[in-house]
Amino acid sequence: MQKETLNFFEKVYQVAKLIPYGRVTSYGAIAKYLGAAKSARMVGYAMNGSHNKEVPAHRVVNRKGLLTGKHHFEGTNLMQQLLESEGIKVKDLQIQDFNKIFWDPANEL
DNA sequence: CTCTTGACTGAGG
DNA sequence: GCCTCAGCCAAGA
Repeated sequence: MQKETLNFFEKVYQVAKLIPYGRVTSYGAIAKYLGAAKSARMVGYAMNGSHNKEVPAHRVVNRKGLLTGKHHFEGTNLMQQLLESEGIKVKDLQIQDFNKIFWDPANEL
C-alpha cells in the first residue's frame, strides 16, 4: 500500500503527460485537480523526478505563466526553447497569451 | 526531533 | 500591477 504522497507524485506525472500540445498549466492547477490545492509546491517538488519520466515539465509553469523552473532544465534557455517549439510565445521567461493557452485539468479534463 | 529550503499561491497594502 | 507576509507540505542536513 503506497502512501498518498507517493500516489500524489504519480498523479502529477500523469496529469503533466496529459497536457495538450501547445498548451500550458500551472502547479496550482494540477495540485487543485488532485485535491491538494495547498500543495502546489509539492507539484514542483515532484517535477524534480520528472526528468527521468516522459513528463513535459516545460509545459508547467507558475500561476503567472513565468518559467520559474527553467533553472532545473539543462542550459539556460532550454525550457523557453521547447515552449517556442510548440508555438508558445515566451518573452524573458514570461509566457505570452498565457490566459489563452492555459490548460486547466480540473476544467478541461 | 528541529531548522532550512523550495519548479507555489492567495491575501493585504 | 508590484511588493511583502503567511500558509502549505515534503525532503535533506
